Amino acid sequence: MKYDHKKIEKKWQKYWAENPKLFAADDKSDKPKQYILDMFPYPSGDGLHTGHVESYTATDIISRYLRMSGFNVLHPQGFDAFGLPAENYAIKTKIHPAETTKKAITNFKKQMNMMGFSYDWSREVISADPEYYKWTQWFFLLLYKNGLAFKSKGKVNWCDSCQTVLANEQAEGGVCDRCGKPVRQKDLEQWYFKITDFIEDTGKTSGLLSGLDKIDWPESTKAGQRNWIGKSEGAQFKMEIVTKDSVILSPKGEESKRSFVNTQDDKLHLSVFTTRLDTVFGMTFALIAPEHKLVQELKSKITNWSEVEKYIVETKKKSELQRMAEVKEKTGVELEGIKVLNPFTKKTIPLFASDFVLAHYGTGAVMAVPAHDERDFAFAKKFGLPIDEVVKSVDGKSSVAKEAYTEDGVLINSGEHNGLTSAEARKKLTQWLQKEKIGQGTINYKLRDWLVSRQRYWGAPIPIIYCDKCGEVPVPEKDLPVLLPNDVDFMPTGESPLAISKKFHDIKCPKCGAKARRESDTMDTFVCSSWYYLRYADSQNDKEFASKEMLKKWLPVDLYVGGAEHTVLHLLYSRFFTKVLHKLGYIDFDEPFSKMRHQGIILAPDGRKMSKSWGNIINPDDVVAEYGADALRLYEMFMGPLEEMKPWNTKGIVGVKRFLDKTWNYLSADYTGIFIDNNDRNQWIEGKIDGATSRETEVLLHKTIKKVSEDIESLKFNTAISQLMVLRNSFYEIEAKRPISEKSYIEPIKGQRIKKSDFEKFIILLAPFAPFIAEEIWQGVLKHKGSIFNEEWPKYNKDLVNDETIQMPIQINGKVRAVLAASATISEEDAKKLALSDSNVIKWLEGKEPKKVIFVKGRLVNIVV
RNA sequence: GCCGCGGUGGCGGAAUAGGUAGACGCAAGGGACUUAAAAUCCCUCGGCUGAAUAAGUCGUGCCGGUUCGAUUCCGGCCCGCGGCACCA
Repeated sequence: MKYDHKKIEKKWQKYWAENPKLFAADDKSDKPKQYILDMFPYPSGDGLHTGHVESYTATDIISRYLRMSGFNVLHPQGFDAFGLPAENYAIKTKIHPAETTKKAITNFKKQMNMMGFSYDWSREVISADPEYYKWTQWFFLLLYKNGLAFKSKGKVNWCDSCQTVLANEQAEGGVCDRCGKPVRQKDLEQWYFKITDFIEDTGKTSGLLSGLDKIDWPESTKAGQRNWIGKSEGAQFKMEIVTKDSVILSPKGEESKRSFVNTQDDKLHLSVFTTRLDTVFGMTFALIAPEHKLVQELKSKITNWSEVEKYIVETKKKSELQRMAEVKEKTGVELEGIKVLNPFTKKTIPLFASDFVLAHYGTGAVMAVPAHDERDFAFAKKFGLPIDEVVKSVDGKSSVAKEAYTEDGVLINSGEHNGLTSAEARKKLTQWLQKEKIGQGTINYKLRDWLVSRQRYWGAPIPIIYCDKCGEVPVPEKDLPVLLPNDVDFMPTGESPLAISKKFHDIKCPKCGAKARRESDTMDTFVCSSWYYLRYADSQNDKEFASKEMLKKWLPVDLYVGGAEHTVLHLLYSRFFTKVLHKLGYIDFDEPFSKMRHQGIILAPDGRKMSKSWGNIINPDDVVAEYGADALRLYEMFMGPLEEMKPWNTKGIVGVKRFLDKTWNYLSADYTGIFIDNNDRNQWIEGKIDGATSRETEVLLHKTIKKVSEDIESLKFNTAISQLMVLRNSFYEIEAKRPISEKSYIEPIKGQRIKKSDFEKFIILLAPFAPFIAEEIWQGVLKHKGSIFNEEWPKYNKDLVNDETIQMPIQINGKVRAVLAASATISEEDAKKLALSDSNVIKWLEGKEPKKVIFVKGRLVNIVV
């Protein structure tokens, strides 16, 4: 009978849904735990895509394998339901996001069940449910009470299309993460989380940087996070600003030049940060960001103010994108009338405002050393400024005539410091700064605090109340959750839609009872997803986000699998939350995900990315309808290594489908099967007759148990499946006992078959990969009571796994000239004797005496002549 | 530019404490079965020489090194992909 995947898969979907205990995590069990986690999906209207199927199948195989191997496995799933896409879709269609989200979730769950993913649905979390976002709000208050959530006014990324602010991480490259449109800078008061407090270790809590060293994550992801944090060590120092009016005084009070005056009394300094203090003697000018407040403070002293002001206005008009497009073309304007004093050379140098200096990094101003910095070099060339060489390469061959020499080297033209290496000079000059009290060694980071407020509707409301008398008042915990009203107009206006709802907005102060108003911004969805993995440990708890006991039992996550696009955003924020909770004593681990892997992108058959606009999307529903869920699971795992990018090949799925059919057909009485007739079949199933497994097949079976187990643990599903194919192929080739060389049909001989218990082991090995057909064979064909997933994972026999005899290659000068059968434990002496007596070897030696004979135990012999 | 990853048949990919390169699968060609097709089954399948399932020879991006032996280790290039990018 042909395998009817539609009927059979439906049958076991229903059976597994009715027996949720099969896959449920057990809070009370004392078996060792494993927490295997998928990144919870955003429930889009498009449903599951091939990428979801890939990573979810991988974790499903591991979860099923671990359960059968005696572990208490937590493998939950949920939905990242808040967010801009749902809201934008709602705006387009005028359907409430709660409605579309609910519908999408229903569809996702249907598809996940279709694929046979063994989730513990009793722990499902949906981030848009009040029972969930109550705790998101609780976390906000926890951070607030500990000084880690604060309101601040400053330049923020604003997306005109989405009508909201964005975190830096969501505005990379000056483009909105969600809609791809350019982002502009706007001055606004917004809520931030103090993620920068956790870059370095604090007390017993490892920092965002050092914590990376102890987790098993892809190197590229760790590098991405380090790069985003952007730690750089250098020095910061003050330079005095002098004006044209009168006498200049050196820092120590001596007169030097007549036409400048030390403005130290006005406390006007230019602070700069550099990682190359060793080049400071080559500073021939200084640069300041046009937005720097010092520029405004110096207004009265700047003689070309109208020109400077014009430049500032122009800079402001440029978008981040434009500024980046102009990377090569340096622009700027000198602040005439003032100069700065290089404290090392005591020389005065000009100061320029230029938009390539970033106001928000370091001090917003830099020392310019054109001889040793590419950007300063370009600027100096354009404005005709001097280029003073102060560092020479060790071999003395470097030249700054055509380009900057940016490597370390040996100091020249640096007074008493000549001859020092760059590293020595940095150390010494930093000490000098400290002694003179004008600067010190400093560390700067690119990472800035996380902007979490959004002027949008579909998110968790920020639990803060503004009272005219009491000011900013946190919502008392007993009043949580602050419910998101569902009767507001969610069309974007630039102001939060919640501000329009009077019922939501106007309330009484919980402290004094006076008239007050609610914060109308909602939280970034990434706040919701920064802690969801904790909730699964105790998802029904209405007293705490999770009990200490359950957190201790289940966390941290042992394996996390998801897309590489989350390298910075979600994965950095989650680590931050974990570190906050660790520091505040809620949990005893400070990294949430011990091991993580990314699934590679599955490309369309045409080699391009799957996308609606190309019309090349492979829809899992269609594939399942034609080939079945088992075939889809197996194919996606067989395509190649999990983390690699790989193109879909519709023909390729035929191969795994054939493998499944052959497995099924083996147990039939037609010409491809092993049974003579149905009576024969029934007797074998009932155990009245049994087959006999050859030594060869038995060895192969045990090798397969070993390889499949090891491959699952190291996520090498492609080779695990190929090994299962090799084993299944051998059932015919070996058991039929017909030499292949005869070229006769290798088809099963009726009645000749392996032992039933050995065949069952094969089906158990197959079960995590193709659960439907395995369950059908187990319960439907072999008539076992109860699920195959209650069975124990087979163990291999060590004695059978090690080969007794090997095919030993005999090389002459590294080239194989003969392959001889030998015992695996053959001695060196015997092996040499055997090799030298072989006729082929004798022929190749041409009577020459071997110079050397190399013997590798259990491997080969190499004769050198 | 910087960081990370990778380059193996017609294709997806196996094999690295250095030890028979090309497992498994797809595609292709030939054959069996069939009135026919589908399905199924068998054989061949890196290049070259060769009638050959005899034998040989070249082959894991390129050049060189270490070694009895290199896809694997080392040095120097070339190419592709992904991420970051005026961060001083």
